[in-house]
Amino acid sequence: MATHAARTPAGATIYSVADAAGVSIATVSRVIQGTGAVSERTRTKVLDAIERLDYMPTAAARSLAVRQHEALGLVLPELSGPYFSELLMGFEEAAAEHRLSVVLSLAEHGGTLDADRFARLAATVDGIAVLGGVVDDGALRRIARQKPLLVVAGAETPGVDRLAAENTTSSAALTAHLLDAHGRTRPVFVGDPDIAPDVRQRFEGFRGVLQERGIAVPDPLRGGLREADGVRAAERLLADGMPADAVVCANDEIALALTTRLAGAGVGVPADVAVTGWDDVMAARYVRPGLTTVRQPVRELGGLVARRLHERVTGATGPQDESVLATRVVIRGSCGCPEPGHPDQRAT
Amino acid sequence: MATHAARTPAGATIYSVADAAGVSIATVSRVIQGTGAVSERTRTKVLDAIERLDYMPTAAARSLAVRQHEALGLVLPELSGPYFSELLMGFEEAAAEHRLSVVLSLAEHGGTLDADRFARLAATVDGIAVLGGVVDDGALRRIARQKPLLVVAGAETPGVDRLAAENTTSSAALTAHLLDAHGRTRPVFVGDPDIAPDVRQRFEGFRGVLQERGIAVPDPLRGGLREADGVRAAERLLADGMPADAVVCANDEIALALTTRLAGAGVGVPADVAVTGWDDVMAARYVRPGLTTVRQPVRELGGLVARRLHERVTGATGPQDESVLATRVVIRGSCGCPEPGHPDQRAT
DNA sequence: CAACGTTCTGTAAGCGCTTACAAGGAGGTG
DNA sequence: CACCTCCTTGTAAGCGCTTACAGAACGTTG
Repeated sequence: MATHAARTPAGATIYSVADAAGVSIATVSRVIQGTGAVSERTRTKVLDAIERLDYMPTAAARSLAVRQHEALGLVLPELSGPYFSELLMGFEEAAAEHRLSVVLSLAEHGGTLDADRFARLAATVDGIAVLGGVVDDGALRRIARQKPLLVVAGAETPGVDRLAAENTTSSAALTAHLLDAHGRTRPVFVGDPDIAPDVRQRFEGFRGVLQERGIAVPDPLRGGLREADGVRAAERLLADGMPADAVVCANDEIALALTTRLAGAGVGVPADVAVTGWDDVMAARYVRPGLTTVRQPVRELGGLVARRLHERVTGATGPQDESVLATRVVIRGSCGCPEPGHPDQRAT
Repeated sequence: MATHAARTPAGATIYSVADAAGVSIATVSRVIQGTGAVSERTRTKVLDAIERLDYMPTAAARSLAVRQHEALGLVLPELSGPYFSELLMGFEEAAAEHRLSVVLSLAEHGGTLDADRFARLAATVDGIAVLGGVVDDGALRRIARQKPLLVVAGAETPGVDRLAAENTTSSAALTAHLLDAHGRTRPVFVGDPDIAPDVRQRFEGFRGVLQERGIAVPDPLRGGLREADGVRAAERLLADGMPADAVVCANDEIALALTTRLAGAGVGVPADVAVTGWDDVMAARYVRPGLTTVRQPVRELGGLVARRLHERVTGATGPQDESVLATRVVIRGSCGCPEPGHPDQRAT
């Protein structure tokens, strides 16, 4: 019947399968989706035809018909370090549980995702999660008006939902530990609060404690989050005659590189300066002294993001609590504490 | 004209835009795609309407019409370590250059991607890249018959194209270095050759050198690729009374964990045993002794994969050479060589 | 045996976009 | 002024799938 003559010698469609099986396309669709009742006999015929023709459905056609892409978008910056990978893994896993595929966009090196790519991404998914600071607010709001949109670890933007791991409190705890437990008096923060919302929050925690204690808050040593930035920070400190006895770094990469550079100049950690990081990367527990840092439940966060997004897409918006996940301070030797046992314990 | 009454109060479509702008949908499509000539006047009208209505295209409809998903699929195992992240970044970047989106599927912890998910992925993209060993051969071949399919760092499978970084030769070089430069005589390989094709190739390189020298090839210490596996390997060696003076590990995680465990038992590296890894993770240059390892051009590999896939999709199949990328041995202290300078050099 | 209830299956109307083709308009030329 | 060309625009036919609705087939039951 259906004169759907393939103009290209392209793959089988639901029509060719229907023809081959001697049934209607509706029936074929039913056996594929497992919806509706189909007699065992015809089901077998259809399955046979599918097998024989090597039929492979075209997702776009289904998406169009059901008006759902059955996909979630995720926008991340460069995938350096374990943080984004973990987030992505949690996200992907949760998405897969709901039979959703995930389409990923990475912002070009350090910059933001251009509006065009972002719009194109939005066109292919049912909902999007964006890492804080990777897409500008304008584009964010525009899309948020059309589809569920979640910002991860971002700044609080009116009209846009946010999900994050705790920063300020842990940072304050870390700072207080340096001052109280180790008697440090001249702490500095390494990292640019303007580079990302979570760095800002970490700086806020740091600043809060200093203000509480009546200590003047030194300007943060601004820079990126990569190893080279840590080296630079160390060199600035060295050049200034080491005006600090404690360094709170925005992440582990910086802390590690800074520590090494300092050691190279004869400045001991933790003897001369205490150092802390953030993220608990693998190297943090292999170096000596071990790096005191903060561990975030990144993977859980990723999963939570995907689930929340899915809820928003399906409209099944459950309780919206728990939007900020707790983190944990991990004490090792770099702050001055006695080194704990070997890093043999299982990772993650 | 078009009585496309929205039954749901859903978003604007190309029809509503056309109505609002007082033109036909064909014209709207033209200005959006930038195809065909459109007078400046109407183009502005259309753009206005789009803006006013907050119009956002539905990618599925376009995909259906142009019979292209404009997306590439990528299947990876767990995203641990820098290897997969780098690969993914290279892939994504190259895909983005061709305006292709990337949809990602991760195999569940250590296992293979189930056929169902794989088929669903295949339905949503124009071509797929799969990491070696993550999808079983049957499924692989079935899909390969329908869409461009590339295996990355996998075994050579008849009928399936393959792209990889060099393994065997570098592994042989590393092994020879241990024997010749450092006079080691009882090397062992840590890693399960059956776990992944590239581990197998690394083992082959190792074995080749031993056979060449007339040294009996000891059974590899089989295990996974995570830190815990390195610890276990170390404990097996310890239990056996250290039957080795050189350990070639399948990757850095293993090497690092093993080294630490050995040190904990009083076995020195490289004094008592030389150790090498693979991948050159960040920690490799921070530990003391630095880890001698092999660096792969993973990011380039990812980019090459995406480009190749795109060529295959568009039919523009250029020269198919260079399917195996060269790697580089990175000498540090763990093999017994004098430690090179500080790891201050720029990462990656 | 007729009436009725279940299953199973087919018909057809979309889903929102692209694009071949045709038609309408605006100049230009002899 | 008739005719031709080029530029813009509209018409309409799909792309491959889902699904509401209706009809067919097949017992069951009174």
